Amino acid sequence: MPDVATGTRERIVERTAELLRERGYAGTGLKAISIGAGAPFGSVYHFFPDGKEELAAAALRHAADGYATRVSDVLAEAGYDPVAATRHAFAHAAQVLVDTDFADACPIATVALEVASSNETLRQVTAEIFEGWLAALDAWLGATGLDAETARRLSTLFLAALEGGFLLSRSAQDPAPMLALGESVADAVGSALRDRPGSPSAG
Amino acid sequence: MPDVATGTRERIVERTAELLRERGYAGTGLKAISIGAGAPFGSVYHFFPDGKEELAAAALRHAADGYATRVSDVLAEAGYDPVAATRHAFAHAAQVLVDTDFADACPIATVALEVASSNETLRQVTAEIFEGWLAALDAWLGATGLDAETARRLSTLFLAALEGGFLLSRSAQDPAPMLALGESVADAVGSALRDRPGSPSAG
DNA sequence: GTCTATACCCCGATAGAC
DNA sequence: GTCTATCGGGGTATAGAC
Repeated sequence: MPDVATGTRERIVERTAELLRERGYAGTGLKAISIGAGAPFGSVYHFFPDGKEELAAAALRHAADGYATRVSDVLAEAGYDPVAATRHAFAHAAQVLVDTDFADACPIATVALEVASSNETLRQVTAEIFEGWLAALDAWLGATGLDAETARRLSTLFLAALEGGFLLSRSAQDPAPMLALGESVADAVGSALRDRPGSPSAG
Repeated sequence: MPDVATGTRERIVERTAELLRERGYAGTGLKAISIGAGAPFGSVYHFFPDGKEELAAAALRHAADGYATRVSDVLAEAGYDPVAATRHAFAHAAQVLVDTDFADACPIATVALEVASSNETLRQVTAEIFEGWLAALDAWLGATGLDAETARRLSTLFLAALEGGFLLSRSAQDPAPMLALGESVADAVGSALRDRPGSPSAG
């Protein structure tokens, strides 16, 4: 039964994801979550008996799925040219930042840095999410005929640049870093495609 | 010079920087700081009357200066070839991560993401720090004859990739992303140097 | 299952003895 | 200047009424 009328659990998860993205793990309280979700405090422990860590894990995975879909859609919008799609994706991310006062960025990164050295459970959750995103980018790039190793190198550059762009653009409140990174990553993608075996060579 | 006679203030600042790097702003308590610094709790407010925010700002600036020096030294180690120096810097960062169980990364990024949408004072501090780093990279790249615009584009790529590399490598507990990024950024630097006006052209 | 009240702890901050 | 005690508030987590 698709919950068009969103259930309490879903509201809690989505509000948690939002707060984690903007304030991080330590900065997000369960009381703020329940209030923001319009749910009684006890509902948090009803749906997530293991408490904050379990809820955060669910919220991170939920947000990661949504974000992957979003990026995938944006990449598809630009058609079949990976260079143009890359530029488009970074430009889109920059525009979303501007439109949301630099709040709507990666839903995982803040928490990932926070927990990397202090919470093994959540660290593994963030690692699985990033690996899932990289694998999706691998597949997208692999469809153009790039070998797996090159695809992974470009996927890593794509994701790291996007994350670094969120960091620099949010901190400076300026979309310029994200836009510049789009150019650089698009160049790298184009360069790799030109170096493909069987590709028309310039040399 | 061993820190036999380091002052209380300095110990507090350095311990704060370390905790901010590993646990973030909300996750770092003043009590943990004073205990870790071997200083009485009251000393924190003696040296930083405006409390946690003032102390964090001082710690971030202190750590940023130290980190800039470290990166500058690593870049210089590799001699005058910016491509080799770039690869060396990323490889060095990867090695430091491995040697410290993925704890010793950027001292600013975790806090920068945490406060970007929730603490305007500290957001500005992180913005000034990143801009200072970018300006230093601009100068380093500009010495090779690159124009200012290209230099800034590469500086942004260098810093964003380094930050993205810290994120991905710490989360995965794997130096591979950071190493792969070193290759990609070195390629971009090399490509820009070949495109310089007056540079021997391949076409 | 929904919701309230509360236990217990740590937070940032302050007062004041020494 | 150093250090301790404590305040008010928020944190997570739990007990139990309904």
